[in-house]
Amino acid sequence: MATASTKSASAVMQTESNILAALEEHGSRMTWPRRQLARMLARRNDSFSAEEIVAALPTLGRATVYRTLRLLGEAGVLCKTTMPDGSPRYSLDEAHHHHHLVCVVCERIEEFRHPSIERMLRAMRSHVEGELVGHRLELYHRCAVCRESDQGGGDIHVHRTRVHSH
Amino acid sequence: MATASTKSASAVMQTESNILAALEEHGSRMTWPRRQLARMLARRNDSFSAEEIVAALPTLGRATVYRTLRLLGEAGVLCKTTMPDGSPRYSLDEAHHHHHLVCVVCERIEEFRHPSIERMLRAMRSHVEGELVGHRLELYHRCAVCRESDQGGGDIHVHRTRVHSH
DNA sequence: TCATTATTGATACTAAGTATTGACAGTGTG
DNA sequence: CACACTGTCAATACTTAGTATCAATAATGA
Repeated sequence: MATASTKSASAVMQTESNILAALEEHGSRMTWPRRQLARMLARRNDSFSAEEIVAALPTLGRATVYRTLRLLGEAGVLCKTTMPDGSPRYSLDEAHHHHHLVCVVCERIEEFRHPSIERMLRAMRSHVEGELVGHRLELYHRCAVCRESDQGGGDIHVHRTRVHSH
Repeated sequence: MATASTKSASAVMQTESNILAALEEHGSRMTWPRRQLARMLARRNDSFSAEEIVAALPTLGRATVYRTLRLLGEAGVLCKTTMPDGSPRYSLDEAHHHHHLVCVVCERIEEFRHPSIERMLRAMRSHVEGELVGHRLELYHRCAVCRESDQGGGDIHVHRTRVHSH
């Protein structure tokens, strides 16, 4: 029942103003399209694709949506995660260091941290040749809700990428 | 100086016949294009993009190359890895469970295993809500060779994905 | 050998962006 | 306040990394 980290609230609640503040800090101007996007993102607590946003905000150009998503990423309030099949998925983020726990059924993305991960990274830093400059860690699971409604159900097709299932 | 795992030879030497055997085991027919691809892959000891292979084997159709790369992935001799910028990169693989250590400069990909990772996964399996169905772990580094030739050199641009660098 | 079935290459298409461009808007300075 | 200077905008064309379709062909097993 517990989530992976010390914090157990799964919804990451970034407010509209929070998001806009991050953009300003990052050195971006405050514009109407950005406010639109911030408002829309603050409303949702699930993950989403860029195209979903493009479709949901038809008054904004595609390029603007993609640009702004990238800015939000650089500003540290948005994170792009890769699904097991390689498709990208965005979700709001808190700014601290963490990793992602992705439900392969409902695609909900949760942040988590765990001391065992930091310990592992520390160990790797000293064992790896050269200088460690970054990492990517995603855990895929079938969340409690989806396990219930989809009892041992259909396979998860993973065409494009082999994901370790050990 | 030590690589991340107990094995220190970094080149994964899959022979042509090894690759073909894996394909047969996987239930595929032995065709001329597949032999071509196996020969070409066995020759190289670095990572590569699908398009590089398409270009290097102009007698094969694009679809055939992509199809065969996927088959090799399913057969367990090839692995697709994601660079920090999100672009895909293929490399030959041994079949056992491991992760990837990717040089962000020369793009060489090394396999590694380390007990701290297994320990971490074990810990996560018991802490994560629901059923863990897979994971993705990539470590990005600047390898010893690249560190030397590229002294503190140019930035690594990471446009498309935020990678944790802590 | 022959039928069955997998595989092929060509081509068209899709997804997820990036690059370019000319128009426009926010803002800092005078 | 006006102006210039950028940053930002929407539209569009283009790119990358594939997947889907399909008729022709090749491998295999009876």
